[in-house]
Amino acid sequence: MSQTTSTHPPITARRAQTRDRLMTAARAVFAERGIPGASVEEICEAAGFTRGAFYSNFPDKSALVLGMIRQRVQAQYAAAERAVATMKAAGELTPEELLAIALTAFEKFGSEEPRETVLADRELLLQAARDADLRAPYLAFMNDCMEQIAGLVHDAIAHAGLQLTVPVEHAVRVLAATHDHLQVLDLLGDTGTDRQAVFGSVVTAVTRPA
Amino acid sequence: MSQTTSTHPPITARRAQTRDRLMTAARAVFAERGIPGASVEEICEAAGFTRGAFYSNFPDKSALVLGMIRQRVQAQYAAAERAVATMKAAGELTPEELLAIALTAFEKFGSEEPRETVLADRELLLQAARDADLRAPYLAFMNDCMEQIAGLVHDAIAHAGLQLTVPVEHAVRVLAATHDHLQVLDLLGDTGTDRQAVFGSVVTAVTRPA
DNA sequence: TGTACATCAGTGAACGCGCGTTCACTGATGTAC
DNA sequence: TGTACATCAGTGAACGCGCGTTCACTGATGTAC
Repeated sequence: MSQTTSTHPPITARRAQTRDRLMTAARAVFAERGIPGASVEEICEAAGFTRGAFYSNFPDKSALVLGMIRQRVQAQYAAAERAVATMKAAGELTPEELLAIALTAFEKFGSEEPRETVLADRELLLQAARDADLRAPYLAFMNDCMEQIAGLVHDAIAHAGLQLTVPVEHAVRVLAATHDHLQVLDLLGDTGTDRQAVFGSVVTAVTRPA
Repeated sequence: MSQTTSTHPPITARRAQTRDRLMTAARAVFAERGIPGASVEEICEAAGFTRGAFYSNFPDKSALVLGMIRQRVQAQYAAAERAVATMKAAGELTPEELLAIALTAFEKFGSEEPRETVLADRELLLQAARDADLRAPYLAFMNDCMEQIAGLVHDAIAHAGLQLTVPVEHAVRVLAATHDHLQVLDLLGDTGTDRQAVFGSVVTAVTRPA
C-alpha cells in the first residue's frame, strides 16, 4: 500500500538516505538501551543529526519502530533468497553444505554487527507483542518467513538425498527456534556449548536417508 | 551468599512481603512497558505503595530487576521439581503423558498470567544481555535449568520405553527453544499453528523406540 | 493488662534533569530564463 | 554559463512534563517494666 509510512512530503532520495541513517543508528541504540529506553536525542546524535531532522522524517518515535520492522522484513527475505540462490547454484549437497545453507537462511550470523542485530530484533519482537497495532503485521511477517524458508528447506532436503521425519512446517519452526536459542547463548557470552553441534543435532533429528 | 540483595537493614517479614508485592507488580508493568519504559511510580501505584516505600526496600530500580531474576530462578526450579515429582508418581508413561510432563517442566503455561510472565521473562533476558553485570549470573541460571531438565528428560524417556536420537544436552535445548518459539506465537496472537502438534513433532524427532 | 518509649516502614513534598515534541529559522539544492 | 528566486532538509532554542531519587516526617508495631 504505502511506501514506507504515509509520509505526506514525497520521499526524495536525500530524505530516504536520512531515514536510513536514522534507522541504522536506532538499531544500535535499541540494542544498547532497549526500545523504551532509547531517546530520540541519542539516536540522532549517533546518526549525526539534530532532533529536528528526526521529526522532519518521522511523525514520532513509534513510526521509526514501524519503519525498522519493515526494514527487517526486507532483510530477512533477502537472506532467504540468497540462501535459495546458493542452493540452486550448488548441484550436489553434502550434509555440511546443507547445514551451512540452513544457517544462512536464518541470516544475522552473516551481518557485520550480529550482536546488535540480534538484540535489536528481539526488541522489535517484544515491542510488537506489547503494541496491539504491531502484533498482526509482525505475526504475518514471521509466518511468511517460515513459509518461505519451508520451501527452501524442502528443496534442500531433497537435493541432499534426505527426507524429513516431521512435517516441513514443523521442521522449519524447530530449526528457527533452535537457531534463536543459540543466538541467545551468544548474547549471554556462553562458551560451554558447541552451537554447530546442537544445530547439527536438530538437522539430524528431523531428517533420515530417503 | 546474601539472602536477597545485601540489604543492610535486616529483612523482617513485613519488608519481605512489601518487596514481594513490588516485584509482582513490577512483572505486570515490565510486560506492559518494557523494563526501561517502566516507571518506579507506576510499579508502586500497581503495588499500592508510594515511591518512598520503593526506595526503602530497594537501593534503586536495577536492584529490583536483579531481585526479579532471582525470583524467576526459584520459580523455574520449582516447576522442574514439580515435573520430576509428577513423573516419579506415574509409573508407566504413554507418549501423551510424556509430552504433558515435558511441557510442565518448562512451566509458565501453568501460571495464572502466562502472557504477562512470558513477556516479563523475555524482558529480563534482554536486560541481562544488555547489562554486563547480569550476563554471567543469568547464563549460569539458564544452563543450570537446562541441566536439571536434562536429567528429567533422561528419566522420562527411559520410563516411556524410548531412547534419544541426539545427546540429551542437545535434546533439552531443542525442546526449550521450540517451547519458547510457541510462546512467541501465543504472544502475537497466532491461531493458525497447532502448537501441541509442533511440540509433538520435536518429541518424535528426538526419540525412537528403545 | 496498662502505660511510656523506641524503632521501624511507609508517606508525600521537593529537587533537578532529561525527555518528546514544536517551530521559527537558515543554508543548501533545484529551477527558470 | 550566470543570475534570481523558490523550495526543501536540517538546525537549534524553547516548551512543559514526568522521571528517578532524597529526605524530613508520621503513624504503626514492638519492647520494657
